[in-house]
Amino acid sequence: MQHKPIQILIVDDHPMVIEGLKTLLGDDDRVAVKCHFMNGTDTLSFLEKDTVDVILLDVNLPDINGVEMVPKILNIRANIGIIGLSTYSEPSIINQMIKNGVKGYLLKNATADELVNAISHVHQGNFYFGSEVQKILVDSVAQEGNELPKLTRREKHVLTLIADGKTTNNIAEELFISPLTVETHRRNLMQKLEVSNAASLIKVAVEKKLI
Amino acid sequence: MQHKPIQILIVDDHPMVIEGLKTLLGDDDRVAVKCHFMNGTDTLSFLEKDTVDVILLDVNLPDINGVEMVPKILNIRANIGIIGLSTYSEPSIINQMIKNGVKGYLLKNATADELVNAISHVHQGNFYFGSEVQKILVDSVAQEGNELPKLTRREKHVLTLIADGKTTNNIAEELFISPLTVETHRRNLMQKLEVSNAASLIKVAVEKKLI
DNA sequence: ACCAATATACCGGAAAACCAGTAGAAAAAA
DNA sequence: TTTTTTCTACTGGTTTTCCGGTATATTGGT
Repeated sequence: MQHKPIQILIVDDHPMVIEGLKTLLGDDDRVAVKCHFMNGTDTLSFLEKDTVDVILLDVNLPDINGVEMVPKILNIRANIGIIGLSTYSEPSIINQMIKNGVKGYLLKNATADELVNAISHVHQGNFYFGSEVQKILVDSVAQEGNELPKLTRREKHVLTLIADGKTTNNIAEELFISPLTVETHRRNLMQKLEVSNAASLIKVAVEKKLI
Repeated sequence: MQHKPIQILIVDDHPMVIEGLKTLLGDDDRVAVKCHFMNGTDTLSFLEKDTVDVILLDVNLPDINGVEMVPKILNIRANIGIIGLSTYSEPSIINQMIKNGVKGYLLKNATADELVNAISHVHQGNFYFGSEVQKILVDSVAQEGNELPKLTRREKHVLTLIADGKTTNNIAEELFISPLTVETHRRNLMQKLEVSNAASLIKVAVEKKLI
């Protein structure tokens, strides 16, 4: 007996990707693209009334961030499987998506096979990640413990002012605090980020996306 | 009388984009997708033997950079119109693509209409840029004169060492030159990038992608 | 062979950053 | 309310950077 096809919802703001997905999935009768939306808001209001089995969710939507979309979707329909889609593989985004509850993640260079595989796995409640994505996951496990240190609000503020080329005295004036305090902040920053001067402080801050 | 359809070649490593483009262009009989390739090498060897009217060229190819592809293509077939395609709008890439000779540039959120418009404009020897891309062009004209200063090889090297947190003395030892020379380089760097300390030197260097 | 750009090197002085501690308020978390 | 974190501030000293110049090999291109 033939199963009922898996109902798919596509969320992506690129017409050519939507059409591509429809074409790639159209050949396979195990899946059926129910509809598509080009932004987050429409998607959520659709899900209030109707539902699907699996959502293919682009992370770069014009209105709502894909990362934020995931909990919103699961809040409405907890048993929908969500597969993240993006062009580039940014570790931080993929990690966040997974934390928020996606069941799969593919890059847009995925083939039709991978796509259908991912969908059926996710629909059965399993996980599925593309090979490049898996590599990233392994890397992030390997780097466990190398978490970025938490900076306080004040420290972040001081950090940005340092990046702007302000001197300790400038910053002190701007924040109405003692230069000595500013220096303490700077030293704490350097200690937390494990560097020994302002130049590399800025470099690692940029690398760790703290600026 | 009906014109002969414009022959299109698609170069993109994303199956779903290729299919999407084919679908979007398939409805319109003014254009005909002749074939597609998923990397630069295959594209170039095809063009040695055969030709098309317009190429839709993704900038992120697995083997050859899209920016480098443009002159290679035009070297083989000077009268092919090339339309750049990318997901995000990075000014530097778009500018380089235009310098290298693309006749059009679209983001991947382009609609079928825009796509066909671009193709027919370019085929007639005109330019066509998507609205977001035009915005970038305007911005880059507005910033004319703010071109990034050219750093010498040595300066770039010193710059990276500064970013690594090395002191003037460290760098001097590493390069077997006098600390005074290193300082001169640092000062020249700061002058060229118009900053007054090493911290913001690193920041603008990162911004301008010199690191 | 020549000119411009690059890489090299120096002096002296002022300013800022960096280091090793300590420590009291204020705010947030428990 | 107690405890912890954050923000604040200080002493005193060392190192490094930053600024104003100047100046000579070396190299690259024409």
